[in-house]
Amino acid sequence: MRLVVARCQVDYAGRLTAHLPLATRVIMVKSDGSVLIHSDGGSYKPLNWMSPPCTLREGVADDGVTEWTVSATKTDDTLRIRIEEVLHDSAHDLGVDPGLQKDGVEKHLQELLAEHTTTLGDGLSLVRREYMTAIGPVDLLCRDAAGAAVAVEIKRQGGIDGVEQLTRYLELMNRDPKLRPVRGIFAAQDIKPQARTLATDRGIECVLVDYDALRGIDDPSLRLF
Amino acid sequence: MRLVVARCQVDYAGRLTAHLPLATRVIMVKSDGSVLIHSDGGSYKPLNWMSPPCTLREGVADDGVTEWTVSATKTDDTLRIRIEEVLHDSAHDLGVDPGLQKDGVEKHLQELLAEHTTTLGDGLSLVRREYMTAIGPVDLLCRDAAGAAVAVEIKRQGGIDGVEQLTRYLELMNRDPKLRPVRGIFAAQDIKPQARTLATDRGIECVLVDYDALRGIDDPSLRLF
DNA sequence: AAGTGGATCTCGCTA
DNA sequence: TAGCGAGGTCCACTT
Repeated sequence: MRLVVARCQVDYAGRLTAHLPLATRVIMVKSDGSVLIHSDGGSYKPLNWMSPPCTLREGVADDGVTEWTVSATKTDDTLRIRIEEVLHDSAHDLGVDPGLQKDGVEKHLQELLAEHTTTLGDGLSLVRREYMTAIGPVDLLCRDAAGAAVAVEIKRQGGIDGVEQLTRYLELMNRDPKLRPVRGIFAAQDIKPQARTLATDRGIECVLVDYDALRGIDDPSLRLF
Repeated sequence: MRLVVARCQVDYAGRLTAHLPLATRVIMVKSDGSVLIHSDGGSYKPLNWMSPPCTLREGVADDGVTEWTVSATKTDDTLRIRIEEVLHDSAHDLGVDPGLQKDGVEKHLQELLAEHTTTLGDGLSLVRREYMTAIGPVDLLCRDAAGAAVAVEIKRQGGIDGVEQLTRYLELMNRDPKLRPVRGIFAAQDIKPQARTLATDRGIECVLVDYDALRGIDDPSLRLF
């Protein structure tokens, strides 16, 4: 890992072209050759970058200014960094990172709802999680108090895509004489108005899910802090 | 901008919980208080981070180890960094970045196609770009040689989503007596087989677009390198 | 290897 | 300001 702070100018050409005017920035060169150019603000996304696999070549431009050329191995993406002045330059041996351990996204929400199907509707009971259909798995297959099949699509963010997905499942499942009739429930922590409108128009019920409350029901002691 | 190289252990709790075991990493602290934790590989995405607005508090854990706590201002997201050993620590004044100048994504493709509608089909002429409907803007509204309306959806990558989107527009527009009948054209630089099948099944025409050729027609001198 | 869907998405536009 | 779509998306997982 090499860290360089420099006044520089950057041009990228690839799927798009982009230009960074002369300014002071941090250039991070990772051991796999990848390069990140960060400013002193914004989010975690660099202003410009080159993803591995790629190669870095240090050279000098026609006018004598130091110029780095980073070229992608597979594509013809190129990053050109004109370095006018180096304010800091250091290299560090970091070793291999053991990697991030994640927990608790959509899968967790699905597990919780699978164990507490009644929060989705009175009398609802679970038949299967990840019920397989020809075009993919439905998150939850349930039966209601009357014994009718209910397909549940679970999202953290309930957008139109999720409604479309559930619609495709319902269309397919309603061709199966063993399941028919199947109604749908669209469950999400947050449902966008357009998605709600589309769902309602198609006879799909929308249910808002409180993740924290569900987690509380499941095990109040699980909090990290 | 502060750059720290340290053996550290990181815990994040917020929308999910995540843990980074003890290892040597780069910690980037930006002037707005945001923090990025990078390993010596991967892509431009940090292993862990905190987005602004947030505040960094330096403290000491019960066992005497240095501990940084980064707290989000609006939410209760928290990042805890246990710093076992500091290998490098430097601060730099970068100033405000003038920002990135971009060129040439889907919008550019849309502009080019708007000016060269005949590449989508003989006799096609533009009525409007971003033709507004109740559920959103159609990329291009055209009329063919016979005067019939044609709705065009433009994508760089032609996936099922795009076909669904165009289908929704067509359904709506075909209810409008002034436009009816409206047919659809799905234009993309690359069209996935599944999307092509779905489109064809719905009577939507697929057109592959050559971005470079279009750009060449428009102005061959515009290449950056 | 290619496709699919999620993301602590981020980013930019627009109504 | 909120919603919505695109991204040089990245990323993990599946087929």
